[in-house]
Amino acid sequence: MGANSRLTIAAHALAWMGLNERMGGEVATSEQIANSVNTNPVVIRRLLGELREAGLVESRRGAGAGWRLRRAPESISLAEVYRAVEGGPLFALHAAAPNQRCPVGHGIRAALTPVYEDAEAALRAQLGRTSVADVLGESLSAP
Amino acid sequence: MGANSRLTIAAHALAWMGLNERMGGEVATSEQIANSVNTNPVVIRRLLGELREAGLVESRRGAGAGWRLRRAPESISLAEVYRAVEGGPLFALHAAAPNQRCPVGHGIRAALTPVYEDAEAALRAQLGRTSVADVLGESLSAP
DNA sequence: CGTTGACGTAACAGTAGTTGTTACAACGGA
DNA sequence: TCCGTTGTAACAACTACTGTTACGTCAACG
Repeated sequence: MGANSRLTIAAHALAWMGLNERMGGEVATSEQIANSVNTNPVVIRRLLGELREAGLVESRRGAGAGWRLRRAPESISLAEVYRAVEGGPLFALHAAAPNQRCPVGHGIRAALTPVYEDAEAALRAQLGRTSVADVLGESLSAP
Repeated sequence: MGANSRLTIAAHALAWMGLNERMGGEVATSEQIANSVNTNPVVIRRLLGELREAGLVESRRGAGAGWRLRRAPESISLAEVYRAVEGGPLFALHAAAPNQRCPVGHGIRAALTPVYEDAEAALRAQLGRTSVADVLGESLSAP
């Protein structure tokens, strides 16, 4: 699959913001986060913008501006982060509609849709068992 | 995510082969399957080739050639099909290694790896609850 | 023993999404 | 007013998926 690192970068950014907060930092700039992630600040701003739409973070503009968590790291699950940064479905149905005159082609989409929904639900449920605070804690305790 | 239709096409092809078998057909050709899926026969051959490597189907060459299931449709789960057609991991870690001098950057990959493994395991477990026979049966019973 | 039908596979184009980058307008505190 | 940061557009490079054409290879069958 076209695996991407969007969830990884988003989780990294949120964990960094959680640590920054714990160290007394008021706001985090995209440049600071990008320095930890090792990427370009614009990449961080784009991703954090999606997290802001989901209500997970907020931003301030102007001088001394930056980003802040809107909720406690313990209350932000990776399932919410996943939903914020991965819009579409995990599995696509046929690009072109299958042959409706074939019994299989006629019913296959209706057969697969609930299967895919259940599979995605299982994925999200498992992601929901880990919070940003968990990710931060595990990161800090790594050898 | 870069959602693709590989699992959909593979499940469709296997279900079609199951129905063909049930109707007394010996082998299925990539052209017949492509006609039901509404795509090009080469797309089918490429995908079935991966399913053959996984031991799910077999092919015969020469005149009167084609494809056959190697196992009963009831015994082929979508988890196996998924494993056969989706090689890599669902979530990628950082493209470039994060900043090791940052506490978060240093430990984040070790923190996320087991989270991603558990999430994928949950996805596969749920896919494992549906077989090719289930897909065929649900397709045939669609209105 | 050649014909024939289908597989196996390479090669290519078009499309789309991700990632990184530069550039610049907009904003707001000092 | 100045300056640092966000917000966003635009672009290139890369990768993956999908569809397509082309052609070599194989094995059954007349």
